[in-house]
Amino acid sequence: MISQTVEYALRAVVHLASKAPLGQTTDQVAEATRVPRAYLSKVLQSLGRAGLVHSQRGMGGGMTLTRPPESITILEVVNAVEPIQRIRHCPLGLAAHGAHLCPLHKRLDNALAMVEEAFARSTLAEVLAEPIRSVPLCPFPNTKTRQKSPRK
Amino acid sequence: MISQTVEYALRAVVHLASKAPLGQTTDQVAEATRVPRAYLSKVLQSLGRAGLVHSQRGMGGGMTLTRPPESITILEVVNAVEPIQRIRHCPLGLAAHGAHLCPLHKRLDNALAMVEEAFARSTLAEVLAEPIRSVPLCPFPNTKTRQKSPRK
DNA sequence: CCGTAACTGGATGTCAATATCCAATTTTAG
DNA sequence: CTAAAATTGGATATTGACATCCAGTTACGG
Repeated sequence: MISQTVEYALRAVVHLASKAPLGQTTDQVAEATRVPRAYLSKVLQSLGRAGLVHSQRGMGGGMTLTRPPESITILEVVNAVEPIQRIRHCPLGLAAHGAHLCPLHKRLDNALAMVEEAFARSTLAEVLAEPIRSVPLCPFPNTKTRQKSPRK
Repeated sequence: MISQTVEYALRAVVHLASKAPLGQTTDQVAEATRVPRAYLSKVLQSLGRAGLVHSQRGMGGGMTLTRPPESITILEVVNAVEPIQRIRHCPLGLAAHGAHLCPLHKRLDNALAMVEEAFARSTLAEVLAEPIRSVPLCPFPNTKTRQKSPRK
């Protein structure tokens, strides 16, 4: 549920949020988040298809969040790359159970619901705004960052 | 976190609990829980190594819980086959962070902690005792069950 | 002691998640 | 128009989760 891919996606959007409203190239994000760049590009594509990030090709292009960090939740990011699968009916596939979950799966689904809720309550802005002793993500200054204004 | 293997393990122990203190063969458990028998045997082996179930070879043998259902939690079963991996230090592996998690991973770990706690609070007995409209697991009568007293 | 019941462990197969690489495409700068 | 900067999409490993099969072992019942 917090797969490697989800971890990467979260690091990426947090980094983008920290630079917003400026953009970052995939390589810049990869360096700052320590995510393999080739794989990160796939993850960012997913986030793009989900409408969370916007990509701009060509020189001076890169990735930007489509919305302000205050309005993007952890849950949205998670669902964009690997939706949380709630348990909607008993996995045994018994018609007899109808819409009701058996006590076991009710408990499992409750756990998923709690996680979903917790993720829905956290925005990227909150993650960044927190009074920090340890910075989110990589503290290494992104020395090669060329701060450019987003286009289009 | 609730992988297929975990799902199988939970079904198996719930079934065993429902028959306790009687034993069930792997085939009986497989039939009742609709878990592929060959794979179930591996899962049960894990549960055996974790000390949750006891296996008895030979005619009249089978699997039994080693402890009463009141004392076995969902968390124990989960941890026996696929331990919940709490986030103990920032996955970026930055020494600068020391023991503290960054705000992002603090949130992720909190979610894991909530799940862990919820699982730790549920015992097999509770799952079975719940006033039920839908029975836990498969309602098909295990017609071929030979009710035998556990040995040794 | 022999046959059958049942678990154990190893070998193997399949598939999705993870990860890499590269050619094609878009876009800007000059 | 051309070169360089970037993303896109497809092809291709690699790995671990899931699953099956079978020979070997243990144990009971007669």
